[in-house]
Parts: sequence; structure tokens; C-alpha cells
Amino acid sequence: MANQKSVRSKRKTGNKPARPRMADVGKLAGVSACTVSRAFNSPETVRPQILEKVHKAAKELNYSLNPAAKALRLQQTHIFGVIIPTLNHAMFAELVNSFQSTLSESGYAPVIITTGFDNRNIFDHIRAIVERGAEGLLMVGRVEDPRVREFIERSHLPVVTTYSYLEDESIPSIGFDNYQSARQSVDYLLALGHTKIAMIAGPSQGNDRQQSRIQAFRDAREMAGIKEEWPVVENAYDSAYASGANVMHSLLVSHPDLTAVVCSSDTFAIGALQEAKRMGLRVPEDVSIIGHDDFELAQLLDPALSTVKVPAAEMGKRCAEALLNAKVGNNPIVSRKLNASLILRDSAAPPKTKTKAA
Amino acid sequence: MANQKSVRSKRKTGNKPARPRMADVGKLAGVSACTVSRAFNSPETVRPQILEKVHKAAKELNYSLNPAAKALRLQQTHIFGVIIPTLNHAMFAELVNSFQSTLSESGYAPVIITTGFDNRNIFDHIRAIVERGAEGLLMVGRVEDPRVREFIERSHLPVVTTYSYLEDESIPSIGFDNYQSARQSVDYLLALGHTKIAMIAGPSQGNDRQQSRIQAFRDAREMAGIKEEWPVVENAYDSAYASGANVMHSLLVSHPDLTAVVCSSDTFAIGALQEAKRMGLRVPEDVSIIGHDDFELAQLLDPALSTVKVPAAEMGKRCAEALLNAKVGNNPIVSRKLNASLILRDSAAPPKTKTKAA
DNA sequence: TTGTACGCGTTATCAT
DNA sequence: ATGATAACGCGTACAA
Repeated sequence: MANQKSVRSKRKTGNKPARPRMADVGKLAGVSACTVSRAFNSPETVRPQILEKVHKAAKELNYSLNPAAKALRLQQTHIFGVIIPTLNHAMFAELVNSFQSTLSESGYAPVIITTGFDNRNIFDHIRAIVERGAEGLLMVGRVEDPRVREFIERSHLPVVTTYSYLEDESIPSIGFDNYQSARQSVDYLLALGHTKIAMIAGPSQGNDRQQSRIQAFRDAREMAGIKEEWPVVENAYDSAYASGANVMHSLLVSHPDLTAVVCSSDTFAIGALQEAKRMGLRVPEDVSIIGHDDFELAQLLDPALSTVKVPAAEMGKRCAEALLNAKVGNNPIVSRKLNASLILRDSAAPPKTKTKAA
Repeated sequence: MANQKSVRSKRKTGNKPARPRMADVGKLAGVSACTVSRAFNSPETVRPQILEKVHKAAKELNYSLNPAAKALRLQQTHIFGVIIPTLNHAMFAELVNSFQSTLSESGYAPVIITTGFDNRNIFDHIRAIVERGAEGLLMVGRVEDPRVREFIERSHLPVVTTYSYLEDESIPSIGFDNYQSARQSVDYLLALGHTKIAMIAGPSQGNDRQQSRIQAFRDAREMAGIKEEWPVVENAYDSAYASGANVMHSLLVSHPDLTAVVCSSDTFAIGALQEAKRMGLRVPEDVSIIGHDDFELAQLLDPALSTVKVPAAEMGKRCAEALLNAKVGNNPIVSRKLNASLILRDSAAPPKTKTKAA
């Protein structure tokens, strides 16, 4: 039977210098591969003198561990998969940023796949990331696709969804109540005396966050006993500021009696605010505007934007911790409802008394 | 010598159901593991009838390839490492987003590590990401740390730096000329007649982009024959809008005769613009402001912000293509200078005639 | 067209 | 404290 050395000599003697292995380091240090392994993984079980020799040899050969071999042997990649609509949105970027930072302290790293807001091919993305060796998954919002649900079920991988807190879900979620977050804003406007309110939302198809917020908007109207329909405009997320402005413009033209607008993202709210001002309207005297997300910029606007603070960084951090706990402590992930509360600033006020109708 | 079957039976019979291997699929399909491998990797070399049986068996066992074993065997992980200051900044997020999208078409994925703006421990991050099996590296800006340079050199991995175009560098770069991009803005203000200009920059330590832009600012002044020093304020990147506003405030107080401000990021410029307006100054009549980056928001501000358009998405895409080409085509990465040009909008105008001094 | 045998580089087990 | 051995799951010469 071929021994290591003869095998070694069989390696292709092509142009590429073969990457050194533990055996090579060991040979140079005068020990076995096994000792080299120990020198790296449990240095306290190796004589200091040998330890030093090994390190010296490793350095000389420019040796580093082969991650694939390690992963194969240990059955772990130290990678979590992140499936997210886009990084090109402040909230998601902040969430992932925080997720990554938290993970890195434990030697884990995320592999990120952006799926866009089109959920149809999310299944293939998930397959791909799992076949890449992800030991756990972070996803955004409610999982609708039954293929995905079944795949997750059968994979026995820890999975957490974020952004939405979903009480009735089998997949654990760490997020906030999107219905409530939007409801707060509308109720506040109602309490201020508004009766003509519009909503600027993102596309709701396959997006439970938007669906919940839109539902909250409609419910609030109904429960306030208002008969008249309120317009809900769904618009694209790309160039969101501009589309917020565009929507605001047509809204103001088609519904000149509108006194307030709720936006399902600060991107829309900021665009809407600029457009209202551009059209010569005062905010909040002529129109009230409430946003959602609490971008850093919100408090700097003129007027400062009243908006719902979304705990993006906290979600990222807690999801990372939950996944880590599931791996190392074998603790099941428990759903967790985080706070998302309305921050009152200066962009909403009681509607003007009916002079406008005159 | 133990054969596969007996080996198989030796597997831990713990609680966890062992993940199926090719041999298991083969057994169920009545073929060898080798045929299963072929069925996945070169289906055209296997009889359709058998192919079908294999697929059926794989599906039944919920089988998927073991990525670690595959990576070990093939010596490839299909992962590129991304070392970036933060995701929590629109430009970096956009860059990475585009990098990732481009990669995913070729079955590659990025592993992202954020290092913050502190470059001191970047070396460890890079080691970590390479030991994780990254087949190539994307980094931001000039690499200063000699340990990093040496590590890259010895790793023989394709590496590309972005954001800065660095002509004199051994490491290829795909980016724009940060000196030129800032110089354009200052020269423009000079041409408009400004002689009292300040700069709001990010921290320049270990950040060649900021250094270049600040240098451009100083050179422009000198070449215009202006003796008087111009203030350069470096400030933190976190809560950048607010700090842009703060800096603008103290600048306006300490240098009331200032007629223009150049910002090295739109975050600063937006904050500065809001603050100037808050203080009752008109932009651009009283102060001109020029930004850098061209956030989507820039054109929506009032006044619309004149700023330098940074090709974030293009950088991400081209870097991905370059790395991919280096892997699959074995083509060396060539540096490439992209365009970053000043977009004139409404936030800069000639300075007021000297009535202010009265 | 299909199967056999073996190595990729690491680490756990067991023996010394 | 250290070494020998085997096994992780896959892909590929080579043989059939």
C-alpha cells in the first residue's frame, strides 16, 4: 500500500507549486502531520519546543490550513447564508452589516445572495447557498413558496427570518410587527384629526411587510368609520426617492384635498416631502407626512420627519446570535418581537381648518 | 481492507440522520457512486434510463452534493473574499450589491468582511478570508500594510482593489481618480470666483481616497495663487449626516466669510446643506456646496446638489468580471480607470459680490 | 457505458 | 507528548 511519501511524490509536477500540507510542515519540523494539527488546534498539548519548530516550519513554507479539508473532516463550513432582496437599501445594508459584525467574532461569515424583490426564483438561490455549505440561513419576511418551506424543513438547518415578526409561523422570526408599525402612524394621524390620508407603499406582491402595512392602513380607516376610500399607491423600489416624489405629485394633483400621507419607507417620505415643498405646500401645515424606517437623514430634514424607527442593526445582531446559539449551544431559535415605534418629529400636525375647501 | 459498505456501517449511529452520500444514492438506484457523480457532472455520458433512476433516488434521499468534499477534490470553493470598510454606506453597499449580482451568474459568491475604517487589523481579516478558501480578493483603496502586500504576493490569488484607480500600483485597481474627482469640484468653484473655500472630509488616516481628495483641494488653492489657508475638517463617518451638519455649523461660525464648501461625500454635503439652510443662509447665493458620490437623493434636494458621480455599480461589476476572468480564463487583471465626473446642478454659484463684508 | 481504486488534506481514535 | 491509521465525500484514471 502506498505510503504518504510516495503518494506525495506522485503529485503533479506541473508549473503550479503544490500547496504545502500538514505532512510537509511536519517533515520540515521533524514531526508527524498529526502533531502539526495539534500544534494549531490544541497547542497546549504539544511541547513548547516542538510547537516553536512547527510554527517556524509553517511560516517558512507559507503554510495555511486547507479550509475544504477541514470542513470535510469537521462537517462544518462556518458559513451562514443570507438571502436578502438587495443590499442597495439602507435598512438591509445596516441589518447585514450588523449581522456580519456579530458573526465575525465567532469565526463565522455570511454568504450573501440578493434576490431582488422578485420572489419567484428564491428557491434556487436557497438551494445554491445550502449546497455551498451554509450551516444556517437568514431570510427576510414570510416564506411563501412551499418548495422553500419543504426544503428548509428537510434540511434540518437552523433558519431565522427577520424584518417581520410572525407569531403564527413555524419558521422562527426575529423582527417587528409591521402591521402595528404602520397602524401607529395612521392612528396618530387620525387622532390628529386627519380624514383624508393616502399611502405610498412599495410593491406588495410576495412582500408580507408591505401587505401588513397596507392592511393596517385600510383597517385604521375602516375602524375610524370613514367611508371614503383612501388611495394606496404601490411603486417601485429602485430610484425610490424619485418615485416617492412622482407619486406624491400625482397624488396631490388627483386628490387636492389630501391632508396627510403615510409612507412605507423613508425613501418615499423624503421624496414626497421634497416634492410637496417644491409644489409650494408647507409641511406639516398643508400636508402631514409620516415615514417608516427612521433613516439617519430623517431627523435632519426640514421639517424633521416623523417616522417609525426600524431596529435594523438590532435585528441583524439578534439573528446572528440566534443562529450562533443554534449551532454551538444547540438551542432552538425562538421568535422574538422587537420594538418599532413611531418617533414624533415635525412633519405631522393637525389638518388645516376647512379654509382650504373654500 | 475495509470496503465502502462496512465503513458505512461504522458511521456514528447517533440521533442525527447521516447525510446521504453518492454511494447511498447509487445503492438505491442500483449503480455505483461513480455513476452518480457522472450523472451530476456529465449527464451526457450516462444512459438516460440510469440518469433518471439516479435523479429519482437522489430526490428520494433528499441528496445534495457535499460542498466541502467537492471543494477538497477540485481545489475550488467558488468564493471570492470582499474586504470592505462597511456596508453601512450607500456607495459600498451599491458596489457590493453589484459585485454580488455579477458573480452569481457564474456560480460564485462573495464572503464579505467589514473592517471598519480602522485599517490596523485588516491583515487578520484577510488571512481569515483566505483560509476560509477565498479564490480571489476584492479590496478597497490602496493597500498600505506591508504584511498584507506580502501575504497577497505569496498567496498567488487574483486580487483587485477598487474605488481608487492607482496607476503606480503592483496590485491592479479598478476605480476612479480620487484626486481628479475632487480637483474638478474645487477648480469649478475657483472658476466661479470663489476664494474662500472649506473642505469637509472623512478621516484620512489609512484612507488614500480621502488623502487624494484633500491633496487635490490644497493643490488647487496653491495653484490658484491663494495664500490664505483653507480649512479642512476631517470628521467621523458614523452619523455622517449629523456630523456634516455639525461641521458646517462650526465652519460657518468660525469662518463667516466662507463662500463655498466642498464635501468628500454626499453624506456630509447633505448635512451641510440642511444646516446652512437652518442657519438662514441661502444655497447657493450665500454659500455654495459641492458633494461627492452622487447619492440618488442628491438631485432631489433643494437646491439640487452639484456633486461628483461615483460609478459604484460599475466598479462592482467590473471587479467581479475581472476576478472571474482571472479564474476561468486565467487572464491577468488589468487596472482600469473609470470616469467620475462632476454633475452640475444648483448648489453652486458665483460668490456674492462683496456686500457681505460690509 | 459503467465500476474499481485511490487521493484530495484534515482530524479523531487509539496505541505507544 | 507523539505517531500510525482511518475516515470525511467526491472526482477521475484506468480497467472492464
